[in-house]
Amino acid sequence: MKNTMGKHFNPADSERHLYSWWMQNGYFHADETSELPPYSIVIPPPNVTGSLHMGHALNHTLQDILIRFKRMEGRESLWMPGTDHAGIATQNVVEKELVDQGIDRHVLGRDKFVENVWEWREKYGGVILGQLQRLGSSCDWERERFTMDEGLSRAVREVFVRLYREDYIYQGDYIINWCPRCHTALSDLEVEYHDRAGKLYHLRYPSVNGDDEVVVATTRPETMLGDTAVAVHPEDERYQNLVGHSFHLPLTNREIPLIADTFCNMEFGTGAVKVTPAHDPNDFEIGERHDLPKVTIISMNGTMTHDAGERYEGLDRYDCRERVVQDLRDSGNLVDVQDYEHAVGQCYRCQTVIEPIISRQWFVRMKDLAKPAIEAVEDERIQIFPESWEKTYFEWMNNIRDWCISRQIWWGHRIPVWTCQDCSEVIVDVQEPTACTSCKSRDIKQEEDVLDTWFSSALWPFSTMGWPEETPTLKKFYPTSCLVTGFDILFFWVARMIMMGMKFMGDVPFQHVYIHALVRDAEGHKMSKSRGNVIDPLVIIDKYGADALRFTLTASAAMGRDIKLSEERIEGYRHFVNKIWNASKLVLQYADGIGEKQISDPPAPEEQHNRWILSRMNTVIESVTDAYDNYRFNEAAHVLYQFFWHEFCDWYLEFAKPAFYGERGELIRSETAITATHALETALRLMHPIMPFITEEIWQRLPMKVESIMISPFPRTRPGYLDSKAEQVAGLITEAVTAIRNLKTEMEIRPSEKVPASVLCGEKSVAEVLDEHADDIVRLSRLETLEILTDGEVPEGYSTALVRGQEIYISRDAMIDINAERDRMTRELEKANTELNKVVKKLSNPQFLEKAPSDVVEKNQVIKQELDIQVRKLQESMDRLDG
RNA sequence: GGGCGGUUAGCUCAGUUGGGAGAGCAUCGGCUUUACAAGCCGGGGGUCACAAGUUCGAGCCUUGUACCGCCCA
Repeated sequence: MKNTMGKHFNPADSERHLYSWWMQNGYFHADETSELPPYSIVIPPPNVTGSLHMGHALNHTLQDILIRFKRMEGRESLWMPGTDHAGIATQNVVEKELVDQGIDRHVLGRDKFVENVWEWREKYGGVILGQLQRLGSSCDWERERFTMDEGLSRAVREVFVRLYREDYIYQGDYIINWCPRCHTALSDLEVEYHDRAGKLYHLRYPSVNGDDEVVVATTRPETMLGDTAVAVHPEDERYQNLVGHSFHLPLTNREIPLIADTFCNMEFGTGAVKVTPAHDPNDFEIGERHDLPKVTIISMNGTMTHDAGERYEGLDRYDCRERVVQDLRDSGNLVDVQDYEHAVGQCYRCQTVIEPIISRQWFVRMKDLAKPAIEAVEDERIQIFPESWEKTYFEWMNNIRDWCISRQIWWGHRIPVWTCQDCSEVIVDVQEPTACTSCKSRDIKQEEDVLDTWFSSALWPFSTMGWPEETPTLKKFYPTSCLVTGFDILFFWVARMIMMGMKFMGDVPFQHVYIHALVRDAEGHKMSKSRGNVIDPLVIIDKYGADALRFTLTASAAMGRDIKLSEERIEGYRHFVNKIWNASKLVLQYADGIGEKQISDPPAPEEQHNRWILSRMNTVIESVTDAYDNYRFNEAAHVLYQFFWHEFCDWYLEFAKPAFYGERGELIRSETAITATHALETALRLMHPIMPFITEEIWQRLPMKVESIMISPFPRTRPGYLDSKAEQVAGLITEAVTAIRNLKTEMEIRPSEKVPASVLCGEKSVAEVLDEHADDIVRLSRLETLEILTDGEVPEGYSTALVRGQEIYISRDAMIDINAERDRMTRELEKANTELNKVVKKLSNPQFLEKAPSDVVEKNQVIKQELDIQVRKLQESMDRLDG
């Protein structure tokens, strides 16, 4: 075994090389004909326009951990990758590019434009997938899908047609969210609400008979031009006598009624609210209930329509607001204007303030689809982690509203509906018809709108596997095992996948949903380009390596809590990666001549330290496996960090050195080299799902028969290695070493100064262990000698440390600082006394003795005994100091 | 207005059926210790937001209060 390992692990050197080697060997590919039990995950398809951000990095790290873990556990593991065509976002990007070239898409025409988008996609669509590869993601790239692929488009049409024929899809004139910039409808979910500083205007509407008036409050005075009523709460006594009266709508010639509707909030403003059915979703519903006229005064461009009145027609909605306010002021109908902060709906793609507008759109009836999806979570065919999200899910699903699925853009799945221009027959079909099914006319026209991108995403778990064909892939890998995603798309995507899965596959799309946190900056702010606080994963990977980034994200991924990420943190974990490198370098130095069989299946060791590390390793395997299995990623990371660094490196390898050097004879040298290599190799496999690169890099230097760590079996526990005796002995040795090091520091003895020490050890079993391992203790605490006495007294003027009630003391002629020593002991004595009092109090409570379980009582009794001794010895030591 | 989450060491956070308060980073002191200074050794630092309750026993369970954050209307 050649040792060509440098001082530091260099990620840049191995990452690209290893990744392409894994690819070439086809390790990422899942075989649908395999006999192995399946495990599958579909990727949340990133937007084709996207570039990798920390949210993706976290999301994909966690998925890769699961996939690599399950693959090593012997499951046929499929990670289905792909991208989403992101209708509005992509159209915007390409449109903007064209504008930069001086081209208007309307001049270009629909077909040409769509062609342009495809070209753009060919060129840049793979960018984000390449970035995922930098992270180490072991996706089955041979199966890569795109939501606009032929196969997936077929699935979309199939679903649309079936839903239409079963009357789940309908067309209707409803109020929808309109983005005047993107020129399309948006679903309720696609509107983001942000608080904005605005004004609250109080407007006066005089009654027609001239005796009364109502004052209404609004943040959008320009919409008054479209008012068709004023509403008050039916129980509002202030207005009881006015309900049914007519009022004059200022700036117009209209008269509008005062109606009573429970929607009104009596406490808000004057209790009276203007009703604009054509431009407010709530008012729309009031309008439906009271059969009010709907006057559209704002056009799809965001300008005022003819119905707004001659004086306002053609004005932009915001310019119109100013003019309306001025006109109201002039006519004495503006009562008051207050500063007012309120939530304003904006387009989630371009941030333009959305305009509620009535238009003809396509909708999906959701109630019946939601029912089986709710049941699936209720009876735990789908489990959500952390469980607390189930409540949010139910809440939303139980109050689900119909889904507006049509979008007035060009990039997307065009709605498969054709209308005959001659006989008005509506044809809905998977295949494009060539003639009217009724009158045979060839003059048929397809619907202009495309479908919401999320419509195709909702089919992703089965459309990517070949549905509607009954493919072997579907058979093998559907339902998928787990979906890993952020909570921000729980409704957009997760809920809709469940509904579609239930409807079209008759089964859940996934068994588990793991919802992970948001990655924020060090101050807890959302990372955003405008804020300028983004940490670019690719920059981080270049600087610290993918493993360091992955480990950081994993260690931070506590369930249900956001991650505050800072570069220092990543740098810190890079140290861990490097530690693994160096520890491996040491072990490999002494692993010459060890064969694969000895590494993967060593005979049970006899030497103490070897027995100890394998016993500990056993526990670690159990914890890590359990943590991976239960999505406690951070726990897996911490257990591995703690074990590898603070047990394997800090203690075991230090114990092992004399054996490595051959100072303890050939038998022990050989057993230790084998054990160390075995332990290292096991640890590498445990860590591989989190840190694929460094673990593979080192593993390649071991004489293993399997070519890659990623296809080697995940470690399994061996109960035979559990050795509580060895763990106890190790505990005693390490405590002794720590106590002596501590003592030396306290006594201001230079670490390198080797002094003789003695231990006064009344307890025979302890004495034996210390005696047997005196060499280790002497070496690791850098003593000259360690003398073990079974009786006698600590000489005057000596300072002691306690280990399991036994006193260790170091002879030194002159103490440097008796006062400092006394202070330290006083502090320790205080601490011990506080603890002792607590335990004594507990043990003297009859209720405690009676009701607490016996093991807890026993434990406290042991604690008390230990503390008793500690207090007594400390007191004696102090007496000696003074004496 | 409704719902959810948070409050534990200077900072970031763990803490899974309630049983002697933890980690990482930071800080302070020491170190030519042939794997690692991206290191090693040691130390200091906490009325677990506040109040009441349940219990022999509460960081953990119940109720309330305060502050912070998110989602929905």
